[in-house]
Amino acid sequence: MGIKELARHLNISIGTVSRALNGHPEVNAETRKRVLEAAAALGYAPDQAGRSLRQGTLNVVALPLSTDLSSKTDTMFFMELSRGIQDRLSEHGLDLVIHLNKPGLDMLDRVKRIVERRQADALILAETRDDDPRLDYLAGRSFPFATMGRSWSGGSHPWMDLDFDFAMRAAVDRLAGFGHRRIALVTGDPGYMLDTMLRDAYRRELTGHALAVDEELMIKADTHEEGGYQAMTRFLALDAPPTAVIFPHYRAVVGAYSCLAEAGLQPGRDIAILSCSADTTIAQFMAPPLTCFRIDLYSLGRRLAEALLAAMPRFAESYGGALVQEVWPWELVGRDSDGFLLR
Amino acid sequence: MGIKELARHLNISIGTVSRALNGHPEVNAETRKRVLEAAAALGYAPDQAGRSLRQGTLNVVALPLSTDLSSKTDTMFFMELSRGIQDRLSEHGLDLVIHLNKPGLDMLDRVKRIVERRQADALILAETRDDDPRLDYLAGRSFPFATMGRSWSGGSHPWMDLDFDFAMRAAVDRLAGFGHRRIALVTGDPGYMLDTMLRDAYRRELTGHALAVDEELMIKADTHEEGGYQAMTRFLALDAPPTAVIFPHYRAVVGAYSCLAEAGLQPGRDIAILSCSADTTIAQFMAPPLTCFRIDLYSLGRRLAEALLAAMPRFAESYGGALVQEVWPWELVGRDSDGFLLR
DNA sequence: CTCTATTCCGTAAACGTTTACGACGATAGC
DNA sequence: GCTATCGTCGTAAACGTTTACGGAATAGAG
Repeated sequence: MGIKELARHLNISIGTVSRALNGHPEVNAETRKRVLEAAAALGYAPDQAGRSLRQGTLNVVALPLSTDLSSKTDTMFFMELSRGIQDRLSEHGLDLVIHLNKPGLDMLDRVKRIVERRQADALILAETRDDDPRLDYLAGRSFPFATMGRSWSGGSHPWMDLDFDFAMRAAVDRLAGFGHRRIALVTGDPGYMLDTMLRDAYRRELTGHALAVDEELMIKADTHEEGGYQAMTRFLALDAPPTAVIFPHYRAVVGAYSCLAEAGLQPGRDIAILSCSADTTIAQFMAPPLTCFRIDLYSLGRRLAEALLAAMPRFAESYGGALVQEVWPWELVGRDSDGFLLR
Repeated sequence: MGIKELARHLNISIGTVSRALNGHPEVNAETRKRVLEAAAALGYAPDQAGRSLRQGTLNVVALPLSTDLSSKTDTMFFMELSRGIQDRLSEHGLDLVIHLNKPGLDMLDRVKRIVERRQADALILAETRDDDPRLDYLAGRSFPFATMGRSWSGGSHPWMDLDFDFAMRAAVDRLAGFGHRRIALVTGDPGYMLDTMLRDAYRRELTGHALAVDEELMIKADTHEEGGYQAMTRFLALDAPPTAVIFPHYRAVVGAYSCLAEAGLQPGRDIAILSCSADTTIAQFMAPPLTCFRIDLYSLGRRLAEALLAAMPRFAESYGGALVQEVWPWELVGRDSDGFLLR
C-alpha cells in the first residue's frame, strides 16, 4: 500500500513512481500510464504525513469555530460560506477542515496549536473581535490567514466583509419613508466589530434624517431567539414604544415575533420589523415574511478563499500577490414585516 | 522550533527530550521539568506530520458532512452533536475535524480519500443511507468508525440512534387522544433509514389505534421550509384534509406554518401540527410553540464518541472493547401547536 | 566514430518524530 | 572487589514521501 510496494509491484524505482504520480515531465509517457493504472488498481494514495513531512505542506486550510456557535449565531451563514470556500480551495487541491473549539480552551490557544503543530497551511478566521489577539499572533509569525469580517484597524491581512453602512442606510431610508420616527436598534455582543459598526451607522442615519437618537431605543441583547424575545419585551414596556425595530440577526427576530404574538400584536401591521442579517430560507417563510438583505454567501466564500490564496506564498504568483480586502454590497429585499405606511 | 533545536538548547539528546515530553517514566524528574519549561518558553509543539509518520497515528477523528447540508437538513442538530463528540474525544487528546464534501465528489470517494491518505484515525458518519456503501468499505478495511443513525441491517459497527418507534407511538397516542382520526405524515428522502422507520411505525401505530391508513395522508417532501409548504398545500387541497399532521423536521414545519397562515388557518386551533424532530430553540418560539421531542444532543454526542473509542484498538481496553449500539429515548414536550381537543 | 545533448530513471538524503537498544555510572548485595 | 540491578540517557533506525544528483542509454551533429 505504500509507494515502495507499488514500485516493487511495477519493477520501477520509487523515485520514478513518485515523479509519475506528481506529474513531473521527466518521465516516459508509457511508464506514467502504467504507474497511474497500477495506483488506481491497488488503491494507492500518498500518505499525507510522509508527504507533509518532506515538503512542509499539508494542503489543508483550517477554519476554527467556537463550539457555542449553535446556541448563539447563525449556523446557516457559516455553512453556506464554508461551501463557497471549500469549492474554491479544492480547485487547488486544498481541503477545508473545520475545527470545533472545546470549551475552556480559548480561541487563541486553539489557533496557536494549529500553527505550532503545523496542522494546516493557512487559516480562515470568523467571529473576529474588535481587538482579536489571534490576528497579531498570526501576523507576527507571518502565517497565512484571512478573516470573515474586517477588524477595527482594517489590518494588513485579507478579509471579506459586508457593507453594513449601506444596510443601515437602506433600512433607515425605508422605515423613515414609511413614516416611522421612533426606530429602534437591537445589537449583540459589543465586542464584535459588526455591532459597533451598526450602532455608529444607526446614529449617523438617524441624524441624517433629522430624527432624534433616543438611547432607550438602542439596546444590547443576545443574538438568538431568547435575546430577541427579551429585547422586544423591554421595548413594549416603554412609555413610548418604537414603531419600528431593526434586528441584526434573524434568529432574534423569531423571538421578537413570538413576543409580539403573545402581546396580540402583528408584525407588519402594528409594528415594523426589519432584519439586517443575510436572507435565509426561513426569513421568507416567517409570518409575515421578513424584510432583510440578500447576499450571495456562496460567492462570498469563494472570494474569501481567493483572498487567502493570494496571501499564500505558494499561490501568490497566480493571484498577483495583492492584498484583497473587499466590502460586499447587498440588496434590501422588502417583504411584509415592515411594509406598511404609518398614519 | 524542532525537537532538535530544543534539545541543542538544553544540551540534551533529542531522545530524552521526546521521552520527557511524552511522559515516559525513565527520565529524571529534574530533567523533565527543565524540558517542559523550555518547551513552553520556546513555544515548541511536536510536528504532527513527523509524529504521525513515526507512530502511525494522527489523533484526529474526521466527520464528513455533505455540503448541501445547509439547504436540506438541520445544522443545529449536527452542531450540538459535534460539540458533545468533540468534548469527549478531546479527553483523549483527539481532535474532531469536519470535512465538507465538495459537490461532485460523492460521499464514498471522500471517505476513501480520508482513509487512503490516512487523514484520520477514525471516522464518524452521519446521514447514512439504507444501503450505504461507505459502511462496507470501512468495515472491509477494518477502519474504525461509528455512525449517527443505525443502518438497515443493524450492522456490526457502533452507532447511536433515536427511538423513532417511541416517538411515533407517543405522537399518535397524543393526537388520537385529542380526538384526531385523520392523522397525516410527511417524510423525507426515502433513501434514509429515518424515514423508512417512521413510515413503518406510523402504519403500525395507526392500526393499533384502529385507524385506517390512508395513502393520501402519507407524502414525501423535502425536509426544509419549501418542502413543508408544498406538503401542507397538497393536504389542504384534499377533499378531506387531515386534522393533524406529523412532520419529521422542524424546518418543514416553518413552511407548513407559512402555508397555513396564508390560508387563514391557525396551527393549534384549526389543525394540529406535531414534529418528531429534536427540540430546538426555535421550536418554542414559533407561533404557536411547536410540540416536538426533547433529547440531550450534547450527551448523545459524547456517548457516540465513546462508542467510537471502544472500537479503536488504541482505546478498546479502557472501554471493555464491547460493541456499543444504543437507541436513545426521548421525551415528548407538548406545546400549543397540537394541544387542542377536536370536537 | 566521437562528442554533446536529451531522455529517462535509479540512488540516497532529508523532513521531525518516536523508540528499541545499548551504555554509563551509581548503588547494593555477596 | 566482583557482579547484578537500577536509574538515566545517548545513538541510531524507522515511518513514507519528495527531489537533487548523477548515470545509462539513445539520438543527433560534426
